Amino acid sequence: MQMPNRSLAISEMACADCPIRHRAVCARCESSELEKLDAIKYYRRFEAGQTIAWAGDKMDFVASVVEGVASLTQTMEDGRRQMVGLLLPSDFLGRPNRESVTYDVTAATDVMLCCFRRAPFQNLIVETPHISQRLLEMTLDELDAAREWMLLLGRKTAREKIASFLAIIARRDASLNNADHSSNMAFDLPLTREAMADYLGLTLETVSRQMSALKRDGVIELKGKRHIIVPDVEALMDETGDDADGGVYI
Amino acid sequence: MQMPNRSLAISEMACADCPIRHRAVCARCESSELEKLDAIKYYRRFEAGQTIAWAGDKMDFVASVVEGVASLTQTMEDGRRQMVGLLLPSDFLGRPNRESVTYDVTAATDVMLCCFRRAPFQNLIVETPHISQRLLEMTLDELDAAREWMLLLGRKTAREKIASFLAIIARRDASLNNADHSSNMAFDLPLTREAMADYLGLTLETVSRQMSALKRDGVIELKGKRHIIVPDVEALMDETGDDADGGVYI
DNA sequence: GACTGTATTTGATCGAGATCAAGTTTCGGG
DNA sequence: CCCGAAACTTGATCTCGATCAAATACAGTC
Repeated sequence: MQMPNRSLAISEMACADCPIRHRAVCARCESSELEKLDAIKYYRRFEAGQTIAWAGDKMDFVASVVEGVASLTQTMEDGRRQMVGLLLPSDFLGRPNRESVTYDVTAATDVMLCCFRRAPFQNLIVETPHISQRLLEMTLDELDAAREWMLLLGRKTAREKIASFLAIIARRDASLNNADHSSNMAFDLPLTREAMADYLGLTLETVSRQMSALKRDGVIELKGKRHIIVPDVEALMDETGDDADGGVYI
Repeated sequence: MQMPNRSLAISEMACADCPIRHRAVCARCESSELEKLDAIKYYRRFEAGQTIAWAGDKMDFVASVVEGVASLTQTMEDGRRQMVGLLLPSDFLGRPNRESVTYDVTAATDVMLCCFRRAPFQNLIVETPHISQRLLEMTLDELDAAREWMLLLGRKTAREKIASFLAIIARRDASLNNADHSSNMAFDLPLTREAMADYLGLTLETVSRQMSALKRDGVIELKGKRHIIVPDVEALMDETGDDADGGVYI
């Protein structure tokens, strides 16, 4: 328990002070609309590794990710696993008008959720165009991301998959901290090698080998196992297999 | 030009007579709302193999697929291709509030689109909750489908991929023709072996080999290259790798 | 009904990534 | 400081699907 005060602070936070105020499902809300959301919201913290919900569970809330990273994972009968969603701060969790969860939801790092009770949230969607419009926009963005991900899973080599993943994390990280990512940059990996393998449709051994190869080739540097330094962002981008302009959006 | 009359008939069709009236983006509209849609709609036909739009093109309409099958495909610089969307009748094409197309859109079979001019359609979304709510629902369904697809691409074997694809087409086909799919069923493949390969993240040779293998093993029968007979739907489902209850929805 | 181009099947071989199997690093707790 | 468990790396080998290469089926056309 290193930061009880911070945790307490967040659980009493006003929407106006929220770090994801202008990116999450509430982004377009006016103050009167925020008040309605405020009335049905509560914060909830999960520790790294903890399961937030199992596929098939009823979940009586939907939520925005405030801090940390959560994953959506599908598991086949024989244990093969594929991650199908990676939720970063401001991303939305849960499907309105569907009680039960379709995928296993896991906290990849410590996670803080801003939860909305399901029933009143569904009413708000109907009443509040600013919420439903934003939700549509976010869902369309997620669909675009899913389609980039499909290209990665279906056609990229292991090396390209790793480089693409690092580029995605680097980009999201930079946009959260609005750092400039002109040439070099650094960030922490939010996933274990195993979770990266589940994301990329690889085995953890292959992930490890390709990370080592990128390091050997000077594309990345490692401080510890999780901290990545990218000395030349261009060089990383060249490894992703995407065309020069990225092809992907933030 | 085998059916000019039919084509003409459709291009003058009233929404009330439309085969996708109760499944498409207009599903929840009342008659007054349909009139507004009717005022901005026009039908457009594309032949099998024709490109509807190239990635990067401006597209001045969005549309519902009325008949036929269209695909969304991404291509890498070196020519590797991955299908990322397969649009069947009632599916929606185009992203509101985005002028340009993100993926190559191709008619896999002869396709009839019900097109809506972009600008007035965007206004309708804002004014007409029945449209935007339906659009959100359809987008969420597509996201679910994309996530099933990601599991397929990332973790399934070639044989499981083929069986899963056949099951998806069979299911959609049955739900369109509301046929019972209790035990046996039959349908036409809407894709070439090459397009199936692009869908499944395989080569066309592997697709062909696995089709032959499923035929040899009695899981499917072939009449010509494209007509599939499934003597035992259970047996096909067993080959998909999904759990008994399907795991997927319609 | 032979001719041409496209779609498909089948065969032979290769290689990227999986699998099996040890090591090594890291880190919290005694 | 040592221990044990988890996370990660590295090595050896195998396998499924890719690749290279023909052969075959088929639809439209003259």
